[in-house]
Amino acid sequence: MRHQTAVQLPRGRPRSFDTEAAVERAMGVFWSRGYHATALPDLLRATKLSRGSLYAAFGDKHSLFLRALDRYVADALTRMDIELDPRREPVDGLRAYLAGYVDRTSGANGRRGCLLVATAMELAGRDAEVDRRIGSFFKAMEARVADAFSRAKAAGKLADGVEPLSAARILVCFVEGLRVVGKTAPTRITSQATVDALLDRFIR
Amino acid sequence: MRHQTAVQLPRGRPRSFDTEAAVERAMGVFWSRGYHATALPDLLRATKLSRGSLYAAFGDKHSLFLRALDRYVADALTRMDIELDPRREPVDGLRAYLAGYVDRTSGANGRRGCLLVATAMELAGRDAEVDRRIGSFFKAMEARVADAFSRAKAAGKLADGVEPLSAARILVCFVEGLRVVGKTAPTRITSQATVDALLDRFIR
DNA sequence: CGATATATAGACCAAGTGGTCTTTAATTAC
DNA sequence: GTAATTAAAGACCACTTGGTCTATATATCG
Repeated sequence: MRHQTAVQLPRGRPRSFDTEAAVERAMGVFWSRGYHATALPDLLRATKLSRGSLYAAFGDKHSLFLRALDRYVADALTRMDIELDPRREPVDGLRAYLAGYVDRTSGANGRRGCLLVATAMELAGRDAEVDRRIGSFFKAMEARVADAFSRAKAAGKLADGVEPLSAARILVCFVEGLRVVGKTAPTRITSQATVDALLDRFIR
Repeated sequence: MRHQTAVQLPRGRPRSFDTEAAVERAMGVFWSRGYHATALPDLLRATKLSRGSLYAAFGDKHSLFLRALDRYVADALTRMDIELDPRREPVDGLRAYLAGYVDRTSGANGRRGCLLVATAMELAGRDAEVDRRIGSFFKAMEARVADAFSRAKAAGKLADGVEPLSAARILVCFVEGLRVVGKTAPTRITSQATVDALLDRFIR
């Protein structure tokens, strides 16, 4: 008979909504409209919470926004860790990574934009919490891409004179630029062709 | 004795402020804060106009914003027409063009960001007037850069397999990405090195 | 049951929003 | 001078903003 270490539940009515799901829904709104353009009623509608519940759970609009941003960043990094997995062939990984950006910057996805880029342009330099998140995200992205390029170089797959870290910085700027251009000129075919042309400059 | 074709002046007190200068000052505010975060008092302070004068001259906030955006775009295109002047050596032109971006994305300039990119992220897809301006700007930029690459190719300055239009698209995305990354990581030296590394992939 | 805890709905708040309008002063032409 | 035109100052407007708080219903415990 197993010893019951059952957690002592609190006495009253239990929480009936999923906090993470609410963050995700809020993220969707901030993502589509940006921070300033998102009003509280938008968030209440999306999360299906009452004003009281939302403020009790998250404090204020800004805190909820940071949670949404954290979620967005975590999702992006998880994705990259899969695409650029060290056990995978590095050039294939880079292709997958870039293909993801083509997908996210084409058509309706492109028009929706990128919460991170929008936040960088809207709030960076005026919000220290945001600054830290944006800066560390770009660093993390650069590190992962640079690592993939390093492995590709070790495998003799890189063109002469390509330096992994430089190439990674180029790619990071390029994909973030894709997100900007994708807001108004979202044609999948040219995006994919442009991505291919860029990668062709780096690989042997 | 010359015939006097003097313009009949209107009767009352003449306009005493420079409209274009007001647009330029307003542009500065939108540039630093973004559209939504710019409140009317900000614009009044910057333009040194009264509410009445501002509304009489520009109609409303949105119209003034579009005039500011037009001004920003015109300035950018003028700059490019100088940097990428056809009478100039094309590779030098491309270097000058990229050097301009390094300058504008480093340090304080970088932190200030870019009105066009910020507007694209904040308003594109929700404001048809903005959409048209952003889209046509990117097209114009791409065309000018592609032209420079074409001339470089004709002069035998391009590496094997570099296609001018593809290269131009890559550069456009790259420089817009520089603006994004420059919002939080504005180090001139690495930016310049990254730019050099990219251009080295294209030129012979 | 009663105690506890949480949810919702919505009233309420001060401050800010973009925008209008009136008053008054200034500057020109006639 | 007078008429005309414009500028600035600021009162004023309806509406929205983020945020608080109260009342009430609901759900879980002992």
